[in-house]
Parts: sequence; structure tokens; C-alpha cells
Amino acid sequence: MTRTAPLREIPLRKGEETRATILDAALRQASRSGFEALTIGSLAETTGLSKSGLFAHFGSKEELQIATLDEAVRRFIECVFVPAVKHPRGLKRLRALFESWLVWTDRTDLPGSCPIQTASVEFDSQPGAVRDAVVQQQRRLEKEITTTVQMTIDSGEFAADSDPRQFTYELLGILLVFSQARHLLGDKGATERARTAFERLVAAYAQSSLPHLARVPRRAAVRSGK
Amino acid sequence: MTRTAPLREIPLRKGEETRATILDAALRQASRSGFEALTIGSLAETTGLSKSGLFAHFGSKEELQIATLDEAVRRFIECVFVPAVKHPRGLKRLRALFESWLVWTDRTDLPGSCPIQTASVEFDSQPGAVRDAVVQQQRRLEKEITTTVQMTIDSGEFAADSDPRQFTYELLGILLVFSQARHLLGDKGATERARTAFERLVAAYAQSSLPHLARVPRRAAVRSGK
DNA sequence: GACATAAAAGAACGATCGTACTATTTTGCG
DNA sequence: CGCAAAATAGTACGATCGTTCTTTTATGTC
Repeated sequence: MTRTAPLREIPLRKGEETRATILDAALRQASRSGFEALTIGSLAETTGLSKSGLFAHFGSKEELQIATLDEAVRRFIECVFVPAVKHPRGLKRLRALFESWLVWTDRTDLPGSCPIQTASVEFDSQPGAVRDAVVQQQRRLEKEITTTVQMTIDSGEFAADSDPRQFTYELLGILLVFSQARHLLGDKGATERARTAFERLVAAYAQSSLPHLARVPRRAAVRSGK
Repeated sequence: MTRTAPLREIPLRKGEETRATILDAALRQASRSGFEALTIGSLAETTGLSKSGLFAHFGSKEELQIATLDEAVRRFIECVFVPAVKHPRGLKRLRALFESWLVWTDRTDLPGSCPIQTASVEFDSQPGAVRDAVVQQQRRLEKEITTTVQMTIDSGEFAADSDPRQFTYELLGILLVFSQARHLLGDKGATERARTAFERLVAAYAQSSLPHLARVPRRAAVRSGK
């Protein structure tokens, strides 16, 4: 059972490289046109491969879509979470997370909107393996954010009775409408509006998780962002 | 030029009826699977029409998609705005708008998520006539909301220096994440989270449009919803 | 350099796509 | 009823879809 020899688990080499090329093209295409438009033919053409050659890497369109989603999440984590954890736990890290999120599709050079969000909407009422994968990834990301929020509670920067999942919920809302304003409507002020919304959200949680009770703040909760 | 006689502008009868049937099926399909999956063939099958017979009503797939979007907007206005304007201008109307919005896809008996939102994401990076139509309708709806918010400022229920477009932006965010939580994740608490977010938003604007300055409220701004 | 294997290409399949053209039925008015 | 027009059906088209099989080429190890 536990042998030291490589035991023939000699992994791929060229294949992995090609697969990465395919997924890069797939990600760009999904960003522009969605996961349904992720056809074998068009993808083969943009990568210069043959249909069958490309197909062999995944075995089915569904698997291609799931692999593309996984790659999107991988890059998202790399672009958003990894830089954020370099900041100290708490509000600083939460802010860094938010700011990275705003620019992540630019940083990873996608031509359209966030593929994860696209997939979320595209498959939200369409049962199947892709939908299951989307749900799983979405839950995973939300859990990560909630953990970051919880740290901000633990650090005392958010009120002790704050609901971290409610914060996550509202934060996601801001980022969803940001994406719509940015890509669909081409709103130049989308980023500033998102920041304003985020700051108000933060300010509310710095006081209480039941902010509509409008408790009087004990001190200025927000400092200059930079 | 101006003749009183009907002048042969005898409009359709049966055709309109069939068209309505088609659009109803199209709306349901778009709600489940998006506008790209709105194919002539599948739609012909679910309506019992022939492909060519159905096609003749629209002339192109693009026109079918646009007609479906327009029908979605028509129903949205009927389900959300029309009931809201029965309430007095100001916060009451704004609240009614929000509450109708939360249930509008149920009230119009759609099997999936909001087709307008689906279209917004599907075409946000895909140039063409459909995208143009989506942008136009989205702008139109946002303008309507902003007007309702402005009335709440005028009534004195929101602070005079409030930014109605910022409020609209954030309100849309809440509704977007609500839809995701509801349909993709099947979150039973989505509605309550949306209400909590809405109340916090309202409370902030009842004080100031720059709520992260955390001004002290002069009085309790929120009463029992009913 | 030979050789096993991985990687990619080639060709073909039935299905469905959007759309054009023609033919048939249905409708509403005189 | 008769008849023009509207509405729908029928048929066919080239293109593309996802997928399967077979064949060829590229790769890495001895």
C-alpha cells in the first residue's frame, strides 16, 4: 500500500500545458458570452486545436464548463484572497478583500464580467452537474468571506453582536450591483458608489449588527481608507 | 393625411393572442434557462406550434429575445410598480416597491429567477441589439426607482442631502443578492436578510446621505413595517 | 534511436440550430 | 357564403452542435 517508488504515477506534461491554454481561452469566452456559449467548436478555433483534440481533454461539455468554473475560482482566490491575507486580520483585511474584488477581472485580464457571477445566474434554475459545482463554489467563497468578517468581530472592530453572514450577504449585493453598473451600464462612477456603500456597511457594523435601531456611535468608526 | 376612416389599419386578432401565448412560454423558458436557450424549436414544441409558424411572429431570434424581455418588463411594472403607486408618495411607497419586488417572480408565476436580471448578466458584455434593449430597459427601471426615492427625500423622510441614485444602486444590490440566495442557494432566510439590509439602508438615509459619518439620529426613524 | 504511450487530428454521426421559401388552413368582413 | 388577408404549417437549406470512433503525430524513457 505504501510504496516509495513512483509506481508509474508519472503525470502528464505537455497535456497539462495545453489544458491550461484551453482553460485560459475558455475563461475569456465565458467572461464575454457565458458558459452556454462555451462551445467545443469555437473554443477549438480560438486555441488552434481540432475539435476532437480539445474534446479529449474534458470528455464532455459539462466537464469543460466545470473545469472552466474551477479555473475561475482558482484565479479569483489568487487575485482576491491571497493578497488580502497579507494584511492583518480584521477590518484592514476586509477592506483589502473588497478592493481586490473590485479589480479582480481586470487584474486577471478578462474581457467581460466575472465568470463566477455569470455561472451563478446562468445555472441558478438549471439542475445538473454544473449547477451543483456552482453552488459548491459559491458556498465555499461565502464561507471564506464570512470567516474574514468574523475576524473583524473578534478584533473588536465590529460589534460583538454582529451577524457575519448578514454582512457577507450585503457585501455580495454591493459587488453584484457594482458588476452590473460597470459592465452592463458602463457606469464610470460604479467603483465610487461601491466604496460608498461598503463604507456605510462597515460603519453600521462598527456600531451594531442591528443598525436600523440607529444606535449612537461612541466614536468615529471610520478613518481615511488609505 | 388625416382621414377619419379606419383606412385599413384593421389590426390583428388571433395573431395577438398566439403571440401572447408564445411570450408567456418564452418568459418561463428564459426564467429557467436564460435567453440564449430561447430556441425557436423548443419554444415551438412547448407551444404546440410549428417552427415556421412561430418564427413568423418575430422574424428573427433577436427579435424574439427582445420581445420576451419587453414582456418581462411589462409584467414587472404591472407586478411591482403599479401596486406600489397605490401607496402614498414617500417611504411607504418605497417600502411597497421593495416588498413587491421580493415576490414578483412568484406572483407572475415564473419557474426560475427574474428574466430581466438573467438578461442583464447574459448580455452585459455581448454587443448587439438585445444588449442595447437590456441597457435601455435597465436604465428605465432605475430611473423609476430613483424617482420614488426622490419623493421620499421631498417628503422629508430621507435627509435632504441624500443621493437618490446611490440609494437606488444599493437597493439593486440587495435585490440582486436576494435573487442569488433564493434561487441558486435555496436560502430560506434570503427574504429576511434582504429586509434587514433594506431597513438598514433606509435608516441610514433617514439620517444622512453620508451615513458613514455616523451622524446622531434626532429620532427613531423606523416604525413597525405594517 | 527504438518504442510505448500520450496527445492531437481527422472524419463522420445524428440532432438541432436559425432562417428562407412555398403551400395550406383559418379568420373576419362584405 | 365568398373571398382577401392573416395565420400557420410544411419542407428544405447550410451551419454548427456534442460526441464517437480511428488514425496520425508528438513526447518522454530506455
